[in-house]
Amino acid sequence: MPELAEVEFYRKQWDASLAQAVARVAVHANKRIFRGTDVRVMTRALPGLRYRESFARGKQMLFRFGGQAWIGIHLGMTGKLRSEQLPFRPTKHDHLVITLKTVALVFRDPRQFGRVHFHQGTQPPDWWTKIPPAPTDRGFTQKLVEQFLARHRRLPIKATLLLQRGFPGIGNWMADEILWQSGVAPARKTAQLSETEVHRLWTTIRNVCRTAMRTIGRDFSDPPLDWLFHQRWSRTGLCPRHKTALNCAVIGGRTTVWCAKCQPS
DNA sequence: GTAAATGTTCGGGC
DNA sequence: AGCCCGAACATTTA
Repeated sequence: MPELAEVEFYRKQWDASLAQAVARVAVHANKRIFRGTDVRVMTRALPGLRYRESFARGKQMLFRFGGQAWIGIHLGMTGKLRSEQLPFRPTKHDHLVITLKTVALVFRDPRQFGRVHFHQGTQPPDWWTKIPPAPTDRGFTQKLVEQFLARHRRLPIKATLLLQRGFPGIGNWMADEILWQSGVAPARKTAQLSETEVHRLWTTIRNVCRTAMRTIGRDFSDPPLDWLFHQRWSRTGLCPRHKTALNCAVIGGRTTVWCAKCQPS
């Protein structure tokens, strides 16, 4: 389920054991989540290093071990992080298990759309440094949004919001929530939005992300009850404002839910 | 049995 | 080169 706030929640699941040293690393080495990673180098480098700190930017996470070993994790569609008491026996989808002194750090991902990176160096890896500002960052300015929208003029706004180069951390449910709260129909082309609508979009993006971080991101508690979030999962969901049936269609390749009254075409 | 799932990445067309 | 679309990836659940 991981978008911005869920990623933040999962990142913290490993932090209970900060400063403990790695005892051993167990992996399902041939799984897809390790594509592009030298698993052998990783499993040999980590033992003995202490788990030092973690970061999240958009949907990406970065974990530092010792002075110069880094694990990057993307949760894909079904990835989750958790800590388990020892002794811990991994099951089928627990593809990465880092055993520390008193706990095991576990990355589980049934569908394996997620990914594990391993990087060595005193500085974080390049792909991490180059992640653009997320909606919760100071650098996420209206001007930046305008420039990004201008590069995707013919794309439905729903599809544009899903592009991680412009909106790191926004995923399918957040995009629907943002569009509903902004009163913008998802199928409208980016270029068709008025200045007012772009401004409202920018404000709403920041509000939705901030609120999601304070609820889901903090302890996985529910976001406000009047959000579309609570209605969009079921086929019988209703618009929180009008109590009328929601529309549902594939837009930008993804299931999209909206209210025709709140979001006129 | 079939469809759909909170995500990226690739190849092809324009 | 940059933009846009659709298929592909792997597994579980409704």
